[in-house]
Amino acid sequence: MPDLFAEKLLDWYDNHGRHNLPWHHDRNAYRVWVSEIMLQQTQVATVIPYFEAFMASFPDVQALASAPEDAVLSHWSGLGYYARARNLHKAAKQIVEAYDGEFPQDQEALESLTGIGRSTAAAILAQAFGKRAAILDGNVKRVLARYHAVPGWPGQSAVLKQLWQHAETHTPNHRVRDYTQGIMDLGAMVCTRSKPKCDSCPLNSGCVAYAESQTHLYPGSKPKKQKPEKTTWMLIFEDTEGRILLERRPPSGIWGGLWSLPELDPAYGAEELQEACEKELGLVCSDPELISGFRHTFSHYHLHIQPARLPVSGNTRIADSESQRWLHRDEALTLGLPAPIRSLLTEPEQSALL
DNA sequence: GACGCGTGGAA
DNA sequence: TTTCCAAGCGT
Repeated sequence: MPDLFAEKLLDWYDNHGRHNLPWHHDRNAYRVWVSEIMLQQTQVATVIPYFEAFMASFPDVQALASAPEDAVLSHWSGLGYYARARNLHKAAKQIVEAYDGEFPQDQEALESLTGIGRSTAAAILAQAFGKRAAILDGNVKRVLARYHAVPGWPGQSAVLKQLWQHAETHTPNHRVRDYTQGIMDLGAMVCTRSKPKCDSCPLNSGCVAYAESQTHLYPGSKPKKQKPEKTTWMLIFEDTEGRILLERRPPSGIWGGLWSLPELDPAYGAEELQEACEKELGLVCSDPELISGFRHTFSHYHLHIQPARLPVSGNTRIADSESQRWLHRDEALTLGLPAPIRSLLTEPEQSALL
């Protein structure tokens, strides 16, 4: 007996799905891979311009593997989750060295590459090679949780396991590429988080949540937690030539590997800033000019950023190095910068949210 | 298994 | 304004 789920979905995809996304053109494993990494936890509309620019600079896996990491991070600036860029670059080197530049075509080998997990490996297999492989991204989770009325939050492993089971069961043996794209499109366009368009859904006749008018209950919501508040000084040191001091952040943690402004312990008061800069950083500054602080919200905490501009008259310790550089503003903006730092440098007056 | 990791859009 | 969460993965 044919799986009507897949057949109905494929028919819908032919008529209503998305067939013209940038990574659908000149489709190959490299383009599919880069798009899948960029699309992790990131919406399609956000990704498109980044994908185009990335492909123009790194058209194939060899170009990416031989590029400096800074260039890769610079292309990721503003996209977030920067470990994705570092892992992508690392995996490109692995593919060139271990696989002679040819992508492996089995699930296990793909998952051994940095940054490729179960769902991304499956997406590459299906999209690039037409092989049968089940995916389970946020869209598919929502479709399946509603269709089968799977209770609970998908962050719980028991719930996730059930959803994977359903995903495997529904994945057809033919037209896997279209099916995979189709079920994601359905989740993005019809089975949306709020106000799903059930009337025009090809799967509504078999959908349990729809039959019970309970689509809003699926998937179960994440338990909410209080976000902690953190505070930091962000220092804009400016020398007599108009150059600014940038520091490379450690490879792990927030904004890992990106360039940012030097920070100082928030325990220092504004009046202690000048002295602290000389003591801790070896920079002789005149009075700090306090810029309006603002609160930046991350996934797990709020960060109160207190910017201060400090004209530097003497420099006793810091010189350009691997992790510290004096740059003019326009040069700084070519580096891989976190979005809030980029806007702080381009429009400091508009960062005044508080 | 729980947590850390960014940003922007939608409600 | 705040919260949620979007083509997840590594530790």
